[in-house]
Amino acid sequence: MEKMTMDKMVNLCKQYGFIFQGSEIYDGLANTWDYGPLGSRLKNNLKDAWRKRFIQERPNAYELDADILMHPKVWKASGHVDSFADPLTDCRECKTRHRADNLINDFSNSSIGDAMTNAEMIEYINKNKVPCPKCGKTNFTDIRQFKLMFETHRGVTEDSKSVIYLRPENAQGEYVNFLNVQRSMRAKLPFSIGQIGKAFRNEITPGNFIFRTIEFEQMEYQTFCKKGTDEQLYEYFKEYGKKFFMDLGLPADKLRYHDHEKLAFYAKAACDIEYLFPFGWGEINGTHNRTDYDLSRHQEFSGKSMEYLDPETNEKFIPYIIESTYGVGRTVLALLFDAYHEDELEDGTTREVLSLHPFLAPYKVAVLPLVKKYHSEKAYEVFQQLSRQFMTTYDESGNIGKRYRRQDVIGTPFCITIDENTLSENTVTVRDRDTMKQITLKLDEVEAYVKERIQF
RNA sequence: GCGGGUGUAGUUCAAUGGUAGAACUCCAGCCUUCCAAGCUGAUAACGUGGGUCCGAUUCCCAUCACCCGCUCCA
Repeated sequence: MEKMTMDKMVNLCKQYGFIFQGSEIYDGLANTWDYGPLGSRLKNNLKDAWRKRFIQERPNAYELDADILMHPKVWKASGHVDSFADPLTDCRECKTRHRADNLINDFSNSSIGDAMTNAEMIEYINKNKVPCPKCGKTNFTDIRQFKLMFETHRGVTEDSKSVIYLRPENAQGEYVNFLNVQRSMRAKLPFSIGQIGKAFRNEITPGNFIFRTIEFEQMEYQTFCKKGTDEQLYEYFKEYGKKFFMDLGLPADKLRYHDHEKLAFYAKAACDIEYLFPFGWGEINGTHNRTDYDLSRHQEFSGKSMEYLDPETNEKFIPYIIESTYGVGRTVLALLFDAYHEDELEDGTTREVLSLHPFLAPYKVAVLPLVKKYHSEKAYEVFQQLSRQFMTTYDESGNIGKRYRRQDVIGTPFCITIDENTLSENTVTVRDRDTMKQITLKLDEVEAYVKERIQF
């Protein structure tokens, strides 16, 4: 069996309508990808699975759908306006790129670079002959500021007062609505706000297919708690997240935790869950202990109290937040890589199979007339009946074996074949994607059978 | 953004300074009563823009996209 590579995956996704290159007829737009008919289904099924585990099945959990556009002060308060603009400089000798502040901090073994302006930094570098970590020479270009936040303008004028940002993370939507949700849901700590939505980052780097894109979707979970319970919740969500991935079908030996040593400005602790992609381990979830940093900052910047009144102790305090974020596209990619395999059959031929969890599969059922000219009329009736309950597809072209293979490679868990017995006795053959085993069912039993097996 | 590589049907490949062949896929038809069979037919490509040349898919330049590194991040 050949190894599944990124190239082959991009190909498969295009061929079968999962994912297309963005704006392809205009030669594409870098790092944008569009989800096709099957990819959209897969992605939406993943989001539904997440909703079920995180919103529906957990107590004190509420979904939110905040706007992408927020008041510019939100990003001042969050720290993104200041920290999401990297001062970059290139080494003229070896052509590598570096963050100027990191060069200075590493060189001086301190954090003096953090407070310097760009001019001060380049002066310091030249004066102290800070060497390039790669080649050891000191010959750097001027510092250029890379803004990681997408900017746009509201209104029709493009003056600087009208600048607003496309959110670089979803979290702030939950934070600024913390009290709205708490009051309207009469929520008591600890409680969680979950949100699925898009965020945007002006990354410089080309990503691995949909692993790293400038527009991306996250499934986010913010749990508000009392200080002192935060560390326990942090550990709890690391485990809950890993279990979620395993429930989706990802195997334990391809998942690992990765603790962060270098922490983001808002975090007290951070741990990723990584999946073993063909290009190496890659983050698919991040859990952070954000402490009371965000809410405190919003209290400071907005002038509004972000305090919670504990009804039992009458204490007032700003809650701690445990954040656990799941990358939608990244998880889709992990699921695709994990589900894909080639089977060698007894007759020496191979088949390509996408063994997705049935809940995630784009189509749950394919309805196939055994012979087109005898069974297609009845088959189409069955298709219409089943499609009221499930995403169902219908295929009558080619022989039955070929049609099974077509469904295998797009991950359809059940093929229902209509034959003579369907016409005379109302029975159908149900064929399983993974085992290739067939069973005979009464037509009116099919719905319950499928429903039972696609549960998450 | 920097360095290196790549760019021909939907996919995988081929050939050529005189405008391109195939296999697979897909579609239509025949055949086919449970795992990619066969037959017939059809559609379909030189990434884009310049330059050199009588003539460029081929040579040169630029650009765009993708891949591998650097950097950064979820």
